[in-house]
Amino acid sequence: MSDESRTHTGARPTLAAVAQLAGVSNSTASLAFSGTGPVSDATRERVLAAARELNYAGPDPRARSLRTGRSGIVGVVIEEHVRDAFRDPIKIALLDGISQELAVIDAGLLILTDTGEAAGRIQDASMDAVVLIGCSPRLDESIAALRQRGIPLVAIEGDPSGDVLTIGQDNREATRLAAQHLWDLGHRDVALVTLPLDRDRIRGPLTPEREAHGSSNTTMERLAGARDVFPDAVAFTARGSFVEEGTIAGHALLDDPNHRPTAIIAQSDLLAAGVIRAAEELEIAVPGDLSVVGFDGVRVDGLWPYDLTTLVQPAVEKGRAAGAAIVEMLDGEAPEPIGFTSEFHTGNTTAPPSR
Amino acid sequence: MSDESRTHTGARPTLAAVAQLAGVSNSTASLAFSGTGPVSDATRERVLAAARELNYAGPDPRARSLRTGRSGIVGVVIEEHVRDAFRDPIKIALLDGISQELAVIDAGLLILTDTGEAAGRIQDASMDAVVLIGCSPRLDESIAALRQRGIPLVAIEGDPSGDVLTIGQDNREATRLAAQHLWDLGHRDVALVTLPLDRDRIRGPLTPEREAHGSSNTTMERLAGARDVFPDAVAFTARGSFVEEGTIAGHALLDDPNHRPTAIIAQSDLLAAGVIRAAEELEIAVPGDLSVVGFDGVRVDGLWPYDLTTLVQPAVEKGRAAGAAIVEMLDGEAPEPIGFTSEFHTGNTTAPPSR
DNA sequence: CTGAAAGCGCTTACAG
DNA sequence: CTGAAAGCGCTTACAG
Repeated sequence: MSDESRTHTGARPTLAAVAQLAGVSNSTASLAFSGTGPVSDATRERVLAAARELNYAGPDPRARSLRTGRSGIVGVVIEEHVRDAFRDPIKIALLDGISQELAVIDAGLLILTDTGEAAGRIQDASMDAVVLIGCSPRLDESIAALRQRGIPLVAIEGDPSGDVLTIGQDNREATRLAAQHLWDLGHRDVALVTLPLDRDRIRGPLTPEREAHGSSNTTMERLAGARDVFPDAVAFTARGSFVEEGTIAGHALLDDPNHRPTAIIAQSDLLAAGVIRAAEELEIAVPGDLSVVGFDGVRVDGLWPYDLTTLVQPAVEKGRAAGAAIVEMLDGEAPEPIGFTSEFHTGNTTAPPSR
Repeated sequence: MSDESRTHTGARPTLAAVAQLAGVSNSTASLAFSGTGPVSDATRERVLAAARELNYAGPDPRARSLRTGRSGIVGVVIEEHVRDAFRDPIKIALLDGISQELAVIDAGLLILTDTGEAAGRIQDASMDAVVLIGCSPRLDESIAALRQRGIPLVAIEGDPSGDVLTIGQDNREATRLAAQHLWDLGHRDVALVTLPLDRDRIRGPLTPEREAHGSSNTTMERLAGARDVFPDAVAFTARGSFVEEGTIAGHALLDDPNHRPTAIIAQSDLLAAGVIRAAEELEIAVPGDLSVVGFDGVRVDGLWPYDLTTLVQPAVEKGRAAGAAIVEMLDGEAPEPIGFTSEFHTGNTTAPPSR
C-alpha cells in the first residue's frame, strides 16, 4: 500500500486516487467525505484510511464549488482602501454584524475594494453573494457586472435600486432633527462638515458645483437633512471619517475669528471629535462658544469630558440585517428592504449660542 | 437573434451559449474574453456582441478557477472574532500591509476566523495561499489541513515551523530592552500586563501553571523578555489588546495601596493606555509614582499629554513582507523567513521610582 | 487566426 | 448500501 501511495507524490492526491486505493467508486468515496449519503461504517473507514495514506486533505474546494454552484464565500465591497475602511468604527461594526450572521451558514468574508483600479477582482472572484457598503450600486460599472451575474446583492445605505436589496438609514430625517435642535437653541449661523462626496474623496470647501455632483448616498442625505433647516450653511468636505480630517475641517471653518459659526454639524462622530480638537487649539469653548453635533454614536477615545451630542445609529444591527438578508436570499427567499432609525442623543456639546 | 437569446433566459448564460450565438467555437469565445490568444478583431467583436445579447457577464469564476487551479483569493486567518481583530490597530496595520502587496496580483482578501467552531470554513474555502496572523501553526488542526493541502502558508509571528514561512519580530529582545530601561531607572518592583495566552483568552492573574501552558508565541516571547530582567514579576493577563482590558488589569495590580509596583510593562500600547487610565482613576501619578511602558508604537487617541514609552514595531511593513512572500511563493519562488526589529521610544511615562 | 477534444476534480441523480 | 455515468463551465495544448 505504501508503494501505491508513493506513486502519487508530486501531484496533489485526488478523490479518485483515494477511491481507487480504497477499492470503492468515486461516488462512494465522495459520500464518505460529505457524510451526506448512506455509507457503511466499514467502507467509510476504508476510504478515510486511504485518504490518510495518500495525505489527502479532503475534496478540492474549487471543484466542489463548480459542481455545487456554491463557493461558501460572501464578498463585501468597500469603496476605500482597506486601511481607511478599518479605521472607521462604523464600517467595522457593519463588518462585525455581517460576519455574525454569515457564521450561521459558515461563509467566509471576502474583502474587496472598489477604488477604481482593482475592479477586476470584483468581477473575477467566486462569490455566492455580495454586500455593498457605501457604494452607489446605480453608478458603478463593476457592480453592474455583479448584477448581471445574478447573484444576491445587498447594499447598506446605497441608492435604492431595482435588483439590489437596500438596508437603509434615516440619514436625512435624523440630521434634520439634530439641525432643528440647534435651531431651537437659537443657532442661526451653522456650518457643516461632510463625509466624502464620491469615490474621489477630495477634501475642501463644498461648492455648489461639487454638491450638485455628489454621489455618496449617505453624505447627500445627511447634507439634505441639514439643509432642510439651514439651507445656506457653509460646508467643508473631509477626505474620510477620521479625527484628523475633522480637525482640518474645524480649522478651515473656525480659523478666521470674524467669520465663525456658532455651531457645527459634523456627519460623523470622528469628524465631530476633530472639530472639537480644532476648537480647543483655537481656545474656543465647547459648548460655550461653539456647539458641535456628530453622527454615529460611537465611542471616541479621548473625547472625555465631552459627551457628544449625536445621532446613535445601530451599526452592528445594520450589518446583521445585511447578513441575514444574504442568508435568506441564498435560501431562495426574497426579503424586504429594511430601514433603520437613529436615536438622538443629547450630550454636553450643544448649548445656546453666546452671541 | 433575439429569439435565440430568449431561449436562454432562466439559466445563466454560459460561454458555450455565447459561442454558439456568435457562430464560433468555445475556444475562440474563451480567447476573445481572456485576450490571451490571437483572435481577429471582427471575431472578437462578434463574440462580445453575442455576450451582450445574452447578458453574459463573463466567464464563471468557479469554472475558471477549477481549470486554472487559481482562485485569486488569499486567506487571512485570525484567531479572534472579527470585531475584536478589527479593534486592534496592529492587526489592521498588518491587514493593510498584506492588502497593499496583494493588490499587485489583484488578489482578494478572505477573512477567516479560527475561533474553534468555524474551522470548517478554513478547510473548505478555495484559496491560493494563506496568511496566519497570531495563530500557532504547530498546534492547530484546521491549519494542519491547510499544510496538507500544500498551498503557500505564511505566519506572522507564529512559531517557526517546517513548511510555514515565518515573518518574525524581536519580541523577546525588545521587551528585555524596555525592562532593562526600567531597571536602569532604579525600578525593582515591576508588574506585567500580558496579552492572551492562548485561544481561550481568559482574563486573570497569571499563575505559573497557566504560564507553563501558554501557546501564543507573541505573548510568551514578550513575557520571556520581561522575565529576563524581572524573573519574579507579578503578571495579569488581559482578554485582548483593548484599553478597557488595560484598565481592568491596572486596577487588579494597583488597587491595593500596600502592594503597588513602581512600574508596569504592558504588552501593547492599548493595554498601557488602560493602565494609565486606571492610575488616573486611583490618583497615582504617571510617571511620578508609576512608570508605564507599552509595545507597538500605535497612536492611542486621548492619551495626550502622555507620550508613551514603548517599542515601535513596523506593523505595516510586516504585513507587506507577508504579502510579498505570498506573491513570491505563488510565483514558485521560496522566500527566506524575515525578522523585524522594534525601535525603543523613550516617552514621558517612565521615570525613576519615587520610593 | 480558428476548431475539436480532453480534462480540471468533484457531486449527484439514477440504477441496482 | 454501492457503482457507472453524466456534467458543472471553463481553458489549454494540439492540429490545421
